[in-house]
Amino acid sequence: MAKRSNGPGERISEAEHAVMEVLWDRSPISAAEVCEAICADRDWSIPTVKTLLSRLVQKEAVGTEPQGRKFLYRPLIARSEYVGVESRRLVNRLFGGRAAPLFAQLAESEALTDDDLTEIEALLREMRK
Amino acid sequence: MAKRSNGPGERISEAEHAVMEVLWDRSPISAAEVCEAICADRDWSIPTVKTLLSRLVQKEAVGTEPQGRKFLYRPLIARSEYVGVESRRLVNRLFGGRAAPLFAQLAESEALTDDDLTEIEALLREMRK
DNA sequence: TCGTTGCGGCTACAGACGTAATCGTAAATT
DNA sequence: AATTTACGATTACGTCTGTAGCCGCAACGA
Repeated sequence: MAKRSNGPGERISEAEHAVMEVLWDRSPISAAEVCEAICADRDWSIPTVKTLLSRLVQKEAVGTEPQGRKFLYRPLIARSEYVGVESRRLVNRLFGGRAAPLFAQLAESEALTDDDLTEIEALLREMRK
Repeated sequence: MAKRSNGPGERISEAEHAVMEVLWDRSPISAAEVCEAICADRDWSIPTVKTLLSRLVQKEAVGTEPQGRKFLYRPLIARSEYVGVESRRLVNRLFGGRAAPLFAQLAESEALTDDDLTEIEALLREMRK
């Protein structure tokens, strides 16, 4: 199979996503700063973060800008975009593209809080207008 | 030494999931029948299906029962269970465990049909009782 | 100026995944 | 009974992922 033309759209792995979250939170930042933000949590060392960052750069999900002799990293894709793609991927894979069954599923597995219900009701009213 | 018995909970890959879907649809069935159901779609050959089936058996996601000299495969985990786990995994990873933002996201990316809205409204009313 | 250090880049490597061919054996066929 | 066939089991292998070490250069301090 012909290797998909890289570029934005290239799949972002779980570990890479964790790095993206840091960048979405504060950017541009250096590799060291990214590490400060997650190395403890995920029990990673600096080299790991650097590898993930370079893979993200390859995938054109993250861009670099030289700051003096150092590099700062900044996301090239918006979080909302990523989140949208992933959400739709799940809905397609597990629920045949229909959102309602997902909702029912979350309801059944008690993953919906009262606050969620209220918020969703509000959203629904909004959309119905 | 016994590799920690990876009980059910062991991650199911994308390709493996496609096989699970077939089994959830009709089971118990033979490897050949699974292939009949998806090989064309996914452009797989029988060996591929058999490999996926044995990996699923290893992961204790699928069980076998000898039918004569052949084997029939049947899922050991319920679809709803799998779907629930995966849904919650996504909600946790992308939305900090809150379902409302997921809903908002789907709304924003226009992944919600009118039917979805109606169904969800019905579910909400149901849950509010 | 010259060594030290910090950082990006290249290399490494095991385990998971996608995909499939081959092997061994038991059943079906002749 | 011998041959063919049909499976499950074993083996293969390239890619992707997680995790990390080493190398070389540029900047900084002495």
